[in-house]
Amino acid sequence: MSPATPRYIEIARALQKRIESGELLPGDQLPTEHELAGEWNVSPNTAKQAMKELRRSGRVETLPHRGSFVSKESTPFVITLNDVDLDEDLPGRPGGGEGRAFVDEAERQGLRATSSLPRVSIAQATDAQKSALRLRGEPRPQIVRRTQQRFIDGKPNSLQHSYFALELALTAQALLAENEIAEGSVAYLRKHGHVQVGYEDGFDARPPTAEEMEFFGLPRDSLAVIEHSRTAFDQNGEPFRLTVTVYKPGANRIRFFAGDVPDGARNPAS
Amino acid sequence: MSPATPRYIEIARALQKRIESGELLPGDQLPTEHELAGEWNVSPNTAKQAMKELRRSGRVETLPHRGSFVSKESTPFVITLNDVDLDEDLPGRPGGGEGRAFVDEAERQGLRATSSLPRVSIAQATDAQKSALRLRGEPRPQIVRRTQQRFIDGKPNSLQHSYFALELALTAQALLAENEIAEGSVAYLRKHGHVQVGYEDGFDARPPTAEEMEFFGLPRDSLAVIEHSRTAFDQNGEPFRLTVTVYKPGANRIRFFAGDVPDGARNPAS
DNA sequence: GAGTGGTCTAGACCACCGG
DNA sequence: CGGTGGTCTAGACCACTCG
Repeated sequence: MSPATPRYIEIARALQKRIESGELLPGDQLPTEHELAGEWNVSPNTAKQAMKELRRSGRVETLPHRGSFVSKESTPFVITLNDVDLDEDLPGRPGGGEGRAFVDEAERQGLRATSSLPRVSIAQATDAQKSALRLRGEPRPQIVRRTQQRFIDGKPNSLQHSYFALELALTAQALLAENEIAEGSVAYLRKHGHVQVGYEDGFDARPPTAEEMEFFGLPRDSLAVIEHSRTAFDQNGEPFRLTVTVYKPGANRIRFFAGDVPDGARNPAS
Repeated sequence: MSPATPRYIEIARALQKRIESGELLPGDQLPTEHELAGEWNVSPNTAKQAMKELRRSGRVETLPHRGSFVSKESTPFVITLNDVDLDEDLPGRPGGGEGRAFVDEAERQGLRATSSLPRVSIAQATDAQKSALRLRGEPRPQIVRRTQQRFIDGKPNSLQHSYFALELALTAQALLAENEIAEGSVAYLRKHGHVQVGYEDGFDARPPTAEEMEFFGLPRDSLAVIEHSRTAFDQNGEPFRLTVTVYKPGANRIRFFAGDVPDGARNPAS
């Protein structure tokens, strides 16, 4: 707070203007930190701090030991979160849960979606997981986690974790296998007594975990990730599945529709 | 990258463990940066960097010139985004659009919601606004912005901007007045020929603007904010309103319901 | 006035990258 | 190899808050 606005903010803003004005185009290399320090007559650390500020805004990406570059704006992958993932037999609600909807949506947009085989692990439920799945009894009940990495055109897109009560997985044992469930998890779980009749969605933003930074290739001081949680309810009104999907911001548009939205509006071209 | 993990990350992790273990409770003051530098035998700058890392995670808040403290976990305000904001006359869809739903939801949770009078301004539409409202013609059409600050129990909760084509506001002139629209904007706009029959929602996360940092009281290196955009469509399938609501992450839970979700699940107590 | 964090300097060493 | 960014040092001054 030496002057009203610190020097490193000034530098960041000046570079940002050069980007917005089109003088620096997506993909172009920014001045190196050394050059910046010289041009602005500041210490290297102050120049570095300016770069950090630009990285946080998402407009600039730094490849360590190579340089900083103007981010390329990517056409975001549009994820439409309703009319999918409910039981296929419900009238007017297509979609096959878990992985299917993702692949379908991508194909509709002419993109190729792939996902890794699920990794399955058993862990102690966090408070949030416990309350979402209404697990009672033990303070730290065990929970099954199925994790899949999802890619669009080969690039990391999202990380999806599905959580089930261990109890449920003991009867529906395909949940424990590190394989896709061929018929879809919604259909599979229906056979085991849980008809998925509805869900609750929640959103939050938080800093990425180490795993997420590696998967998405995020620098240490990057944007937050977006977390979408979906709790699925069965015919008895009991939650039986919690799916948490983590997205890199900017690369996706997450959409919901309600009421009568014209088909035209549903085109990703919008 | 001197060793595998930098010193400042080690320090941050050590403090985080002391918080998670309960040794440091919400509201407690953390060691000062000066103390940290001494305890860990590092330079002041490295201690500062560790604190920055903790701030980014949201578990620590720094009050400049006073100290750093363990964040108090606040019971989040739950925002339920469906079954509201559609035309009140549509069967099974209560709710009164714009401000009403916010106040109603808060009352249901026993909280007091207030909002500032709208500030109205006319600006040039950004590309995103232009495409959401399907504005054609001029490259930079003018657009009306109505902004309200919203508070829960007196504390800043969210910042809501509604955008309309200038053309629309010239016939529906209440949109230009810096007053609440008594009957609700949905009812008001219906009288002017736009029956709101559906909407499209989108989510993203991004770093806060200067205005948002000030309103929410965010430090410069804080989490991202969550942005919820809702485009409302009229009986002709044309978009006529874009509402963008900005939330501070962690302080809110944004929810959607689909299908048959039991009433029990809709209690904020979950 | 003492303590605190925000900003800044002018260097340093290292690891990684490209040619 | 030279250039780059990541980390770090050991100081400095300032503005703000508190008692």
